[in-house]
Amino acid sequence: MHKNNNVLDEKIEYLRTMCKLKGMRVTPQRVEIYKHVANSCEHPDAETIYESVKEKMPNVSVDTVYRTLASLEDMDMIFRVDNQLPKARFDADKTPHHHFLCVKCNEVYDIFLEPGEKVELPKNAERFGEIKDINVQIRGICNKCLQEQTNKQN
Amino acid sequence: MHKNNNVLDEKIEYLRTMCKLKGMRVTPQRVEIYKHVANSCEHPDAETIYESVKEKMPNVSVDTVYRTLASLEDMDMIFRVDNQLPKARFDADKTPHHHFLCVKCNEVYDIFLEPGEKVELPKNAERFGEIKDINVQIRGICNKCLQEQTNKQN
DNA sequence: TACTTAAATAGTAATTATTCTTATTAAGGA
DNA sequence: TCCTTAATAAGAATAATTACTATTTAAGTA
Repeated sequence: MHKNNNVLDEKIEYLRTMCKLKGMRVTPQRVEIYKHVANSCEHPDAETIYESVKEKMPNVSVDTVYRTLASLEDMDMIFRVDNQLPKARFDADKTPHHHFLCVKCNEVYDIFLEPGEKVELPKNAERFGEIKDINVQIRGICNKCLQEQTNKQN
Repeated sequence: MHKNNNVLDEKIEYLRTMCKLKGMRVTPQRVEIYKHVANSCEHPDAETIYESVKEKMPNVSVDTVYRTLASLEDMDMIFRVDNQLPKARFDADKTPHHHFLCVKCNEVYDIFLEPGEKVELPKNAERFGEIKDINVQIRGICNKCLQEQTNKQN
């Protein structure tokens, strides 16, 4: 599930560039936290990121994780995945894509568009203001959970 | 912004029917809480609903509001509006529609589809499991906030 | 390279939304 | 009207996130 190191290095270079652009310091905490989100396909929550970062940086504080995630979000480097759960989850993938949320296990799956496919805005959407982004969430029961249901019945 | 009383009465009748169907009691608290959500276009949060219900029922407890909202959600009578804010917001409108969320003032606007218009599922969506519902959130800056920005500049 | 300074951090306390606990009340069937 | 048990009020508890403050450190400058 991990992206190869070249891609990751590029992403960190991007973080450095963006930080400099915004007059923000490139701290090892920021690098480590961003690295974790950028390298994960699991749409991790703050706690998961904190636990993971703590392995390399035992003194990192929860506050730093939350603060950094907020900064990265401000810089448009990561995004919050809409979910109806108490824990916010994050995504560093800027390729336009949607999400399938399993209502049973809460797993989030990326839905990438086929080549040529594009998201259609409802015609009335523009009437309300200036659109920044569109977000499609599909809720349902994922294959893994459906399988488990079937297994229990037999 | 309030729906007329006939529509509201119908909705409450619907609540009675659904409660009976599910073997649940029709308590005045439930009626009042549902009435507030069904009668509002503002996608209120639990606290707002609590404050409003308290005017008629001063002894109602927060817990009852949360519990009732959860029951109504279980019955598919109300829905949670995806937002990236700490407070959950609710919607009793079952007509298929989307939402425009203002990132400045956090107002939620309903986007109804034009006749004949329909939501298009991404082709890959079905690959992940059984779809229950699709939810389109459009984030941006609403006209009111855009106007205020312009006013400040002059 | 060392010095300086403000931005960022660690550690911890505080806050906010929501949920749980328990004794009490009341809906609705008999 | 009575009985049963689901639902409630009140307040305590929890979970996620944010705020506070003393300390550290990134990075610009001499």
